[in-house]
Amino acid sequence: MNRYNFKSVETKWQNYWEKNKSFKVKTDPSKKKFYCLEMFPYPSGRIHMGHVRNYTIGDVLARYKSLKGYNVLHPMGWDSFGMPAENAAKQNNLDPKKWTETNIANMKTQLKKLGLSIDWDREISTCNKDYYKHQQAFFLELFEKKLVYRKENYVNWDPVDETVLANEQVIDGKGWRSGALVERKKLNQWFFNISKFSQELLDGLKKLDSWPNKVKTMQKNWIGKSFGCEIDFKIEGDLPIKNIKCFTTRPDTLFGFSFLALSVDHEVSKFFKNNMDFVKFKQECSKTGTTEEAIAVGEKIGFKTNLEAVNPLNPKQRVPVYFANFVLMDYGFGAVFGCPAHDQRDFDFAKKYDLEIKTVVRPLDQDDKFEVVDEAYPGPGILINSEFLNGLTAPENSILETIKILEKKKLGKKQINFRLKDWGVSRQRYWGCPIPIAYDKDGKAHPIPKSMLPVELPENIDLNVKGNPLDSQNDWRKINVDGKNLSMETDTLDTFVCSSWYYLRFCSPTEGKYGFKKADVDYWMPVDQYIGGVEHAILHLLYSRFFMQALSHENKNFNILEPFSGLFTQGMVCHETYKDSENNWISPDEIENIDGKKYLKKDKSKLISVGPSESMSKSKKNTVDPENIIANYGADSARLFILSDSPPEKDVQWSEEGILSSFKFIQKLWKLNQKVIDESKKNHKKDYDDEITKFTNKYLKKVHDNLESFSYNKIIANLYEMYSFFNKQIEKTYTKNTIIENYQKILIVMTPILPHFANECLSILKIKDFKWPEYDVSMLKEENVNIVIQINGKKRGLVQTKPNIIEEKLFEIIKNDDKIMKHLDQKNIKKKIYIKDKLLNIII
RNA sequence: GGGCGAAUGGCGGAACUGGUAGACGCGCACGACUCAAAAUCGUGUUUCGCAAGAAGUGAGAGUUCGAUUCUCUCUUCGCCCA
Repeated sequence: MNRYNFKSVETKWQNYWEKNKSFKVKTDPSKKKFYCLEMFPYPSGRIHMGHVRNYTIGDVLARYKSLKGYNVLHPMGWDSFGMPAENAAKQNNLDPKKWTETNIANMKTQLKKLGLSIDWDREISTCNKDYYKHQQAFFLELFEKKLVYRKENYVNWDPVDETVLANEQVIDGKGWRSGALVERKKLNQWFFNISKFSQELLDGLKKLDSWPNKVKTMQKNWIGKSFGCEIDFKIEGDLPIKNIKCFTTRPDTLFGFSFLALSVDHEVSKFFKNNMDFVKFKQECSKTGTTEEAIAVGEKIGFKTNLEAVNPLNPKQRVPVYFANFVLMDYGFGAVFGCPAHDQRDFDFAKKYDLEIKTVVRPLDQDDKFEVVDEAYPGPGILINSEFLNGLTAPENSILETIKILEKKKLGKKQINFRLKDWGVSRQRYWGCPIPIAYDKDGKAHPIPKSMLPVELPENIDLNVKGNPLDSQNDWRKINVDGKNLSMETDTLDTFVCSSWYYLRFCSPTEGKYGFKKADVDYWMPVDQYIGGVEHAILHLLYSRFFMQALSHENKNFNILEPFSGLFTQGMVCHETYKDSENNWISPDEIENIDGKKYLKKDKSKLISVGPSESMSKSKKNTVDPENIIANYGADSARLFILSDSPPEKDVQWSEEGILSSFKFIQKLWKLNQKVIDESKKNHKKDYDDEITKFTNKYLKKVHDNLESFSYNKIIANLYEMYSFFNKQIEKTYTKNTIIENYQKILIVMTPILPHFANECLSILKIKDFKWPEYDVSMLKEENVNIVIQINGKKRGLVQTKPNIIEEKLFEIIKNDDKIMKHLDQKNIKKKIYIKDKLLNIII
């Protein structure tokens, strides 16, 4: 018996699929469609295990749906703009375009070796001008709809990468890529007006039934709708300011008001620009950074003005006005009222500057003498010390009542506030999509006419300059629009813009006039199943949802509000970590396993200490190269193992033992295949094997159910069960028809998991043009049922009978069972609970 | 600090809407084949106990005839936001 040669079989099928364009699809409204999309990769040069997992999960689904008769769109492309290319090009004196193209070619070869059912004719790359040309057109479309605008704004400036970062790209006050401390800087930036759709994006979440709740919650929190009140505070003092507006979610705590805090960028600050103490204070504040996190963690500091604010509900009360570092200009109006007793931040501030702390809410289990002492009490309760508000239930009722009173007195009004900010899309970088805008001498922005698109990136330019390399491209910057000499915008678009609409492009990848064809998009969209990492739960997914809202806005021809009807977020791939005696990380490749202990390969005397399994990362050297795995064990083994050990949504632990056992299992399946072929040639006496048919039908149901619920790990368990059963059953007698009939169904449902192996076996059996085999419900019925006998809820026995047995008859059977009767022991039976065909519980 | 989630053998994980806990795999042990090893095949494997049996799903309570599953409190861990 020959061994299964995965190398020749996998190459054979990959060539076959490529030659026959087996996965090429067309828009065809007569067929039901299924759009299966995995998040496209950044072309870093090599695929990693995370890709293997992501694309294997998607491929299983795509192949399954295809067998089920769907017209399946399963495309692949490259998120190919972005800083790694620019940085790599800088370091190695290369052209980012060439670097990217080489990487794409390498990764494409690697991905093909996984045996993915991808329509490669639809391949797209976002750095290709045929792609970004349409993106520029979309930008102009949004510009016309006034959904794009330019404003001067404080930004998070990464001094190492010399670029602007979005709030979400700032982690622990540092740039997400460079790790440099982020500074505050004022710059002119282009913005997408995502906040215009805050409510729509929030409402849309409710309809996304097939999204993980976790992701929906994260987006909901990110959008951050809060309900509150705009209050106009009267100001007294020797400056020409009469009022300051502020937003609060807790107007009901107004009687606990003890200071008003302003952002250092608040317009009142203009009166202090010559005050050296204030300038110093402002500088101090800028060190804290702009992130909400930095503000929450950092010390709360303030600068006292000579102004006083009047409490609108208690006009006798005057409180000091401060500038404070914890107030952000872009939240509310850059002003908050401080109520120290019921907000920890205000509490800390009040303690520091010795301000009054007046308790105005008591917890439900406390009386009116309750007083805030050591920390603020932000929880629910009853209002106290608040004159006419006393007794109201906080927060809901008291907030509503207070707003009513303030509105009546014309001191404030109800307001909805969103945390979601507009999306800054300008990046001071070369390797990105040029913004199709040019400026005249006065700095006025003019859109580039659509007929002049694309605005192409200049090639072969010097990247080793400070700041944005495009700034020094004087020839490129000169542009003549309608006879006017203008100067090109040199900022490029955030790469998240590229990935916000790529799924539309896959529908019409070669369309020249517009980003997509209406007929294609009408047919394929929305994406039925989107699969990717949970790390994109907020940014990419929210931006994509916004992009659909923006394109649909005031558009008769396009009305897709949600791009992804189904979302699945897969877990990470982890691996044990290793260290040598000097505490250096050691890669799994450098380790040899001797007698169950792990040693350094180079020096076998050196024992390696094994650390916990963590997500694969280069810094911990616990990565495994998919290319080596495929070369040593084959793509089917890699696919089998990556699916087998954990549910797809959870982290999976990669291990040598695991991949080896998957490899061995395929060899076993191959032997089984040989046995089936041999057996089928013989003549057997028995003409029908009921057991094998029943098993197969049950198996088909399990696999079907598990495929539908993304329980891919259980499909592998089912596969192992199938192997043991068939391997035993084959020793018995049956006709060749029964086994072949059932076995070929098994092979067909195996093709999504092990496409090369299963297709090879099917072709040996000369089976072509197969469909997904449906199970026969009548074959699922059991002839006998096992009924659990419990006494006082404890299992005491098991009775096998025909289904639908009545309780009395069952009890008769039990009477002959000594083991069970022993426990009854002549005692009085108080009660019997009988669940038909399942369980009898006898209470004594 | 807030939100969400998780906790089941030595390990990864099963258990449909409350009804036989531990499927399947890894690891381990023993056996077969072999001069031997690898590979392969077979058997066993929650714990305690010779056994009968008892205990057992992070801890503690509750609901129930019956709880891994539902409710509450707590602990630990993870992720996200701060």
